[in-house]
Amino acid sequence: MGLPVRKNNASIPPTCPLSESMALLRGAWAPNVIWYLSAGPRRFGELRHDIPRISARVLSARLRELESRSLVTRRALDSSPPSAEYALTELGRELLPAIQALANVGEKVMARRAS
Amino acid sequence: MGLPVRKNNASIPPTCPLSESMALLRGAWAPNVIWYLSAGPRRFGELRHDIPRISARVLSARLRELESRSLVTRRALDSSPPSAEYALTELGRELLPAIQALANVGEKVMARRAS
DNA sequence: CTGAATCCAGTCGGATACTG
DNA sequence: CAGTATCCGACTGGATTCAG
Repeated sequence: MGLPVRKNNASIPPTCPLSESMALLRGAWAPNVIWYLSAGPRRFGELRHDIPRISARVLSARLRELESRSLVTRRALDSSPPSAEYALTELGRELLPAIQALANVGEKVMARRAS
Repeated sequence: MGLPVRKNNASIPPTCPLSESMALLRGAWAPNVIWYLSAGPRRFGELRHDIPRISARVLSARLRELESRSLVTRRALDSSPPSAEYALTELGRELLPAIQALANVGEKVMARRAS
């Protein structure tokens, strides 16, 4: 398969496994979204509250992207405050070990800095 | 510690372990650089060759950033083609399990798509 | 509450040319 | 070989506003 030749598209660097998964996690907030969905389905507002300082616009954009990459599913609930519920797909869950590993490193770094 | 209030700085989203490590890996190529350094020290040109389609400018920028974050060390060799050797620090090596996990997912995805 | 639209700034990355 | 300097397009994300 010839590489898709796109100009200025940071999302498709080389064709290697690592870039493959990095492309899935595109956007600074994507990993966080997945992370906060790992415990189970969450609603938009909950996620927004979970993830400190994320703007609605970005959260929405990330969710739509993750949905388009089949990492997340969206289920609209027609309750009477309208709401939507997001959940991880199997593929999304496959990223959890990697994200967990990243979080572990971050924790170490933070702990080290605090001490 | 009050959060540093910066505008439009994608590199410091919230203060959580996950973002901590994502900040270390900032830049689409950073994980690849670390990945290709995992087997041992490499020279600039080698890295450039290892990592398909990375430009010298970006590789240079990534290496300097990774160096400033203490993930990578740079050692100038005054041989007579001048050369430089880059290597992972301990901190850099700590990211390897996470990067490995990401690569594993990418591999799975690629294999699945190929079949 | 959900989430799309607009406006705007900062950053990343590619191409190219050039220095030591 | 190892970088740096420009120029430039693209994308991300923040703030605000608005609609269903």
